[in-house]
Amino acid sequence: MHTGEGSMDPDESCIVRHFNQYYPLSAEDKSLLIRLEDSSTPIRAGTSLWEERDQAQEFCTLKRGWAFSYRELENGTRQILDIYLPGDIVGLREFAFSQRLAGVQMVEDGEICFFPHRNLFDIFQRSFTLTSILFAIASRQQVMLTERLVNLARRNARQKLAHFLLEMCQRIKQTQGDGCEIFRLPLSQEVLADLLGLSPVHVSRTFTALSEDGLIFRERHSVTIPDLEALKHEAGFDDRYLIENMRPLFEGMND
Amino acid sequence: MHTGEGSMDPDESCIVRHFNQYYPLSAEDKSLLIRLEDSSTPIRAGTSLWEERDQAQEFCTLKRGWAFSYRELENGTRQILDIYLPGDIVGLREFAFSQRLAGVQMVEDGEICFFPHRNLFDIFQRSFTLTSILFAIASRQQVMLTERLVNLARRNARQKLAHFLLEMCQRIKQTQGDGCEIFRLPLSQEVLADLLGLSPVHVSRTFTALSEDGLIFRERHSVTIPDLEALKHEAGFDDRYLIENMRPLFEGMND
DNA sequence: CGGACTGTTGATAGGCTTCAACCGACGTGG
DNA sequence: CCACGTCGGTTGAAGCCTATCAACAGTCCG
Repeated sequence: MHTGEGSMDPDESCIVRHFNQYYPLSAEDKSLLIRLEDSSTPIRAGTSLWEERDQAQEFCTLKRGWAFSYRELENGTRQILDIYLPGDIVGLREFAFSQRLAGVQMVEDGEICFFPHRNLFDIFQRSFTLTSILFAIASRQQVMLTERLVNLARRNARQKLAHFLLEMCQRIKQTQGDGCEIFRLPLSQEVLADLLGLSPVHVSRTFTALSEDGLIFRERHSVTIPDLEALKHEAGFDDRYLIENMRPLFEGMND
Repeated sequence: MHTGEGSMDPDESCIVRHFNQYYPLSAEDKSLLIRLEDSSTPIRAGTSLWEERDQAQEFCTLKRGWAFSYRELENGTRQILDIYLPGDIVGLREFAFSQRLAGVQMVEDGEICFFPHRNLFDIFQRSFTLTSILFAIASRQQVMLTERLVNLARRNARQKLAHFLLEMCQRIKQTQGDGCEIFRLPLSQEVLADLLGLSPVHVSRTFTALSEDGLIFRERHSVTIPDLEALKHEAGFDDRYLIENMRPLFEGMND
């Protein structure tokens, strides 16, 4: 089933890298965290980590590959809630529930690590720093959700698509370091439609419209944004909610 | 500025009541929590607690009166993100940011208590139980946000309105104990429009349509739902995300 | 009683959906 | 290596839901 390599290099771990973005970790915190990423298992594109209404006793950490969470509605449509990238914790939102409220599915082949809920309680009890970071992560997730909510409720198709591409661009830049004028986007237009609350047909039309205006170019599974500022203007994109604009975690502590 | 009555009856405190819904609190936890609700100040309908882009160094607890948070968009529209009821913590979402990402405004006259961010760190360090509850609250807030996101993205006006009314009904039932066939709803149709991503005109039409079908009745500032199940069916309302369906907080701990 | 604000109703318009046909890329098997 | 089936994407036509504009009615409060 897998390869429990307990003595993995802390700097290799993408969850450690992820947390390190918020605050520099001590060696002890790193090893506490790495326990969450023990015993990873490979998983194929298109398969589900779990489905709505399944029992929920575990979280999951994404080591490799993209995934998304979704809800299916009574009217037959599907709403995609999040896109998960390597390093993300999947299922944090359901911490307080015993049932899955959303399904999660792999976009492409990848590798994941399950760990039980109680590991989070361990963290609360053992590491003040990790607890604070987890809270910051939850805080940021909420902020990103509200940004998407605004995007879905208030913008037209052009802006929705532009906004989403900019968000992905930023997230990829964060995890991979370099720029994002061109990046890989392994999502079908059907997935984009379910994510943006549009029909696949209209996603296609919107893509070509944006291309004709020179705001984006795409081929195969990659997108290039020739002029970031122009696209941000088009989308009404506001980067206040991004990680660069978060406050230093313990700023308010000693005053 | 106001009346710091430090020796307030713990059972009077609406924030204690709020937390108690998640897990029974020890006396020590109660007093830790009540410090968050010290020195409340009255505040009038229509005034802002803060606005977008203000510096964020404090949270706020709502003791009396309704409030809502909102974002204003470049295109002149406004999206309302949350409705806050007495007992709610306002601004939790911005824990990790130094700027306000949304404004907050009172719907009616009320009473609020500010407290600095560092009080949360105190809680992380001093009370494992309160930390876990805070995490459960954050978890639940996220789940409610995703529910609203789905509502905004995937449902028509009838369902949006019906769904919102059901959500408020449940929340009021939680905080006030008794049923919710009839409840007070001090929100104008303009506010509802900004909340549901509709125009005020269409909110009006949708209200009358639902009334004509006997699904809701309204007068002045109150709504009555004659047949809860019928309305739930109409809205595609699924109560898995409600507090009753959360898991016992420490269930996963000792196995 | 007057004025402001909130809600109602009608007419028109636009953005997006749906349906349907078609195209192209890709992978499989003969 | 080519034929073929499938899946993802494109394009056109028609229709629906909701927005917008505008006029009017009702309510509240000074």
